[in-house]
Amino acid sequence: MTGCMDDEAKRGYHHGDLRSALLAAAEEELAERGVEGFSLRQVARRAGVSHAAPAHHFGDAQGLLTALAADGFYRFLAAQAAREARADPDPRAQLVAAGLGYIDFALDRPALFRLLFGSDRPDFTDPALDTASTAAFFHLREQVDAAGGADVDAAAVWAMAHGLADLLGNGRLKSVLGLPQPARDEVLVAILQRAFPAAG
Amino acid sequence: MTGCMDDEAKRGYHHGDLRSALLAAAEEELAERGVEGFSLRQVARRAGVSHAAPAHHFGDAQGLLTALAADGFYRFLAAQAAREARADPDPRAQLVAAGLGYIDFALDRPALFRLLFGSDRPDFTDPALDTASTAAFFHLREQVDAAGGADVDAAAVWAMAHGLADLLGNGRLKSVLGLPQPARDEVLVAILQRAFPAAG
DNA sequence: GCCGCTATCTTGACGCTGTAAAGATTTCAC
DNA sequence: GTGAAATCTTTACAGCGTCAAGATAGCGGC
Repeated sequence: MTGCMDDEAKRGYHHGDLRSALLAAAEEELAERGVEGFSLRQVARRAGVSHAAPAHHFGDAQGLLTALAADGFYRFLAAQAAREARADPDPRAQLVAAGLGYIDFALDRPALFRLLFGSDRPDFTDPALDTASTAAFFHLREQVDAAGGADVDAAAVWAMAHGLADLLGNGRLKSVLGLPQPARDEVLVAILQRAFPAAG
Repeated sequence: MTGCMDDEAKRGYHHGDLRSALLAAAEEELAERGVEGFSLRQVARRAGVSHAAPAHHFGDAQGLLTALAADGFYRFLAAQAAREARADPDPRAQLVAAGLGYIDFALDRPALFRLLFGSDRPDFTDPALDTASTAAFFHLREQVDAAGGADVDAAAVWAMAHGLADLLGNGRLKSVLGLPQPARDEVLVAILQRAFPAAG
């Protein structure tokens, strides 16, 4: 019981792993209050730490949201990968599966989705965030290439998936949102396929 | 020069037409600072009035943003109408033209677009705002009906237009955004048409 | 023509926010 | 063991939204 920190006992000073604790608290706050209601002091409070503690690890609120966004893009990719894993290995099917994962992510974590695609608060010139978001874009680009598509196809596929995700995440498109699960996916698949029609 | 108020001289009390002056100031503030940087006191300052003056006309910040959003939906419809007016009267061409107007709006007023489709700050249960946003949805629905489309088609067309608008408005889809004007429209038209493929 | 009423706007105050500066405490290098 | 650095707290300040109270203007009744 010297300087060693067991388990989760947060001693007065030197939390131990405050950086990731703050990130976790920030994610919960984001989910509960949304991007527009996000408060740095509230995050600190939730992590059981003084209001100025985050500054040392993230600089300011933008820094924290930037780190959160970078992390979010990898989760975003994970959501797509989850759908791809249980889909047909055919390139076109993989592309559609990625679109479904795109939509899953927007429905599961609407606030995080909005942070990634509809907010100015993160610093998108930050190297770590840029790397993460570029990775997401490259993934799409590779899938389109594998399916023999061009620039236009990439734009169309991205726009269609993004439009569905954003509208559904904001509670619109009720004619689709009201459908029970198996039927909803069928409709979404049919719509996603329109973005990249079979050649001819 | 009794109680009559000429022109734009804002006397001490009783501005004359403060409500619309505040709306105009709010729109400028929104365009400059974005939804996330929007400040009620800043709007009051810009309108040359005390920080609590907006309260009497709009209640609170949400009230002002709600009124701004309602107005925004009519401008949104106007942007679509402008494109429709100089397009072929054929229902499908009108549908595509509306999509182009959708995108025009997002590019011309990105902050207002975000207020309408990517913010929780307006009160979307407000009757005036609900009427305005419903009008926008009905317009789309009517166009799809005129072109002989069903629920799925409406969802697909809306999602495609929205996805393009949102991504372009956020500076993504650079392969499209970088195109000179005539070529860009051609690409957008080609993509929009994919959402509602010709029967057969 | 004057009086009171009401709508409109201002002033002042409160608790919240983010951020900066300075102080306290712990760990680490040597 | 001691100085230096890293980590966290405390304190302070300006800006924010909102509420309550006060000031000023226009308007109807007489």
